[in-house]
Amino acid sequence: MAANSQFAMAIHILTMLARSGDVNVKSECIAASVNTNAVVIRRLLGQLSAAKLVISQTGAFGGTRLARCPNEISLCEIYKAVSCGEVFALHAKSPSQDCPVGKNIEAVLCNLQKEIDKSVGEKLGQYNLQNVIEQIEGVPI
Amino acid sequence: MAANSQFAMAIHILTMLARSGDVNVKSECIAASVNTNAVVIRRLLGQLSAAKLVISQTGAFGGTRLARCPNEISLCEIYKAVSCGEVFALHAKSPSQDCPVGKNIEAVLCNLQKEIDKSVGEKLGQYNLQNVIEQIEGVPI
DNA sequence: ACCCTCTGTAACTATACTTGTTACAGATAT
DNA sequence: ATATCTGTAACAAGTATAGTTACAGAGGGT
Repeated sequence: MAANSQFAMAIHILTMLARSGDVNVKSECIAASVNTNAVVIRRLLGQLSAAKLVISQTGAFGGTRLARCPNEISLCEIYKAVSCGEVFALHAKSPSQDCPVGKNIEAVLCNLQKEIDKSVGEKLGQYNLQNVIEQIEGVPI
Repeated sequence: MAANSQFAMAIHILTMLARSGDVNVKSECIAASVNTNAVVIRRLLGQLSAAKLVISQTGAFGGTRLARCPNEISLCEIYKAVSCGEVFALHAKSPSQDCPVGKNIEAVLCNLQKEIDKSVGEKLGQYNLQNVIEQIEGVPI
């Protein structure tokens, strides 16, 4: 279970919140749908809250609701909120500076990485939470 | 060191091979430039060889060389060859089938995943190994 | 004032993936 | 034959995600 599924879970969470409107949803309730532990959900909600995508209330009858309308929350924002990291990683150790390729490859790869990340961001920016809800509801239950 | 840097290493390796033309390059030589162990390089070369991007020779004076011209090897092919997996993962455990969202979210996420992967592939397909070499050589050493 | 409920968070464990390393069989040119 | 190099198995180490327990603190209801 090392593969990062936080983005997928975040979309799941936000979709549930969107369908509940202004009603606070409890982490236990989301956890049951996602099929995981409530603490895992609360950790993610913490990141989404920091990104101002959701609003949480502590105490009795507390819970979480969306901070904005579903059509004002792009998937790109969600992706950045849960910081899934880059599409590919650079070398952990620096390449040899004695080799012409090693000396210059990092800059090239770094630029490529930025370009790919930008491309992913733009693609995700084409969709918002409302689109996800429509797809969910479009499928007959 | 859990972040996957195989794609970055693969580009590094292939760039070195490209600059050596028809001369076989030893895994030890590449390992020195990448700053890692030769076995790590040979494992990657195995994947690149399976994808028919390189040709390896065993025995004395063996080594590896490119199977094609650098301008005929797109970065997309390299990415697929080292199978870095998807940009984001789905839930490890299936969501609850009793919840309308849980029941349908997987299909939605799966489509999204495919679309993002396609987008990354198209972006990477805009570049080939020759472009990387030009960038490397464009930088004064 | 007290209780009950829910979030936020720390701490620890389990699991899995990537990378590093050693070792050795097999191929091949000299 | 011998030296050299690849291919690959096997294992260790490091690290990230996810699961779990526990508890402090917030806040509405009685």
